[in-house]
Amino acid sequence: MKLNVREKEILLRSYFLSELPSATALKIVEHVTVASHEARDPIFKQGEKADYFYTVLTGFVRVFRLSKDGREADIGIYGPGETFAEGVMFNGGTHRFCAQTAESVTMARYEVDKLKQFASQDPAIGIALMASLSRNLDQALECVADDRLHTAPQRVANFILQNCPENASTARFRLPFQKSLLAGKLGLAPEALSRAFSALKSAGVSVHGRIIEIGDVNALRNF
Amino acid sequence: MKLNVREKEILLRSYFLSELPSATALKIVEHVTVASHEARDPIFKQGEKADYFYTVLTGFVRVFRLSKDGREADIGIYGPGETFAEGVMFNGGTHRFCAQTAESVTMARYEVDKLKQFASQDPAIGIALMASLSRNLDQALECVADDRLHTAPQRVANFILQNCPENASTARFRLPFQKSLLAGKLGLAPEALSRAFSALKSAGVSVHGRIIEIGDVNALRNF
DNA sequence: CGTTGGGTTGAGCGCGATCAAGCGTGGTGG
DNA sequence: CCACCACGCTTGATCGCGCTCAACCCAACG
Repeated sequence: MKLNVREKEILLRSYFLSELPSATALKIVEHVTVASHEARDPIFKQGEKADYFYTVLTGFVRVFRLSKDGREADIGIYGPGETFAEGVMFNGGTHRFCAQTAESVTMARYEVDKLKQFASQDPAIGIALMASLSRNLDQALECVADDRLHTAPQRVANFILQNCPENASTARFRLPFQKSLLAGKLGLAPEALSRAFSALKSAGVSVHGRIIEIGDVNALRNF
Repeated sequence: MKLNVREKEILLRSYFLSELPSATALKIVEHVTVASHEARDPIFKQGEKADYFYTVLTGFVRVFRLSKDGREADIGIYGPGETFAEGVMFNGGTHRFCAQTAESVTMARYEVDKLKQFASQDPAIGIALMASLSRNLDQALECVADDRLHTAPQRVANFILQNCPENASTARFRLPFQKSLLAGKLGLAPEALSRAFSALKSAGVSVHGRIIEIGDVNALRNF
């Protein structure tokens, strides 16, 4: 339930807490509990009462909407240092989406009531929460725009470029999670992601397992 | 530049300010300016420095991403009482999207720096801003899920249902803006919206100009 | 070896974008 | 008063993207 030293370090470096003076951050950490989950574990389901929100420490979490007919649509993938479901602090206390782990995951868990209380006493905490909300809002809007403007190969290209150092002409990195998860994140079926990767071969992208190599970053930008 | 009585009333009832004790809200209103725009006026462009965010008083505002090749994708339509672009308070001070009026519009304009300062002094202000951010975040996520799970007629049905009283069996309302604007909001070409409306005729929906009549709300729910 | 699970490849198809033409209404001017 | 136009919307035809289903590949593992 309590954090070990390593977990505490990751948490203090998270987007949310790193905004705060360390004394404040440490005070909040005192009230945080750790949750560990196996791969594919449900974390919460849409419609459930929401007493907590979370920051990922290790692993990746998938947040998605489950439709009446059982289909799923991902609305966000969250990795180490990222916070999700802070929205429930203000939406009536009910989760509007499902969350499950993609793999083995550890998370820090914040009590909604306690954090509301903290935020009402120290303006800095509210501001840090706003920064986190703002970050997630931006990503969501970016996602809508990307979905609506770009084809599958273009979205994949965008994703790859986000994982390249700004001013490199060539790059190589390793996907931090399964391709099927990436497909969901981009709003694609796994088959479509696969085909998008082959389409990007002509732009100098080669994929071996989770390793992605980009021959010419600039060429990829004009896709 | 200054608000008249009527505008002040609308503003105090907006989602953002109505969260606050009236003394606090009134203090903020003192520092707000009014901006009026003709139809189709640009409010800001992506990439511009962001010194303000806005609450709509009358009319509707369209926020959208402009792609390299000149295509546009709406990411939100904001009407009276709704606040947009609060995200710029925390994203580095640059607008990531374009905004333009859909029709003649009046807006209240908040100075980012001033509101940051207020928020750092009074926790309640931060909390109200969080509520607003949270609301916009929820809508954005809902939009992603809706886009990815539902077809055009289903999305239109959803929109219609959101404008029906919860427990009515029949309903009728008037679109507050042009159909082409609704199409953009739902991520559709105007033609697709038109076809979606015809498809919904079989579910008891009839459309005359901006008037929408729903014969059987429950039938529409199972579309 | 057989199995299992993630990924790829192929064939078919449905949704919605695009382009183009037609419709209806409101506004203007002769 | 009516001819004309402008604009928002509808309707039709075509086409391409990406989903679906199915088969196959391949590496890891017992």
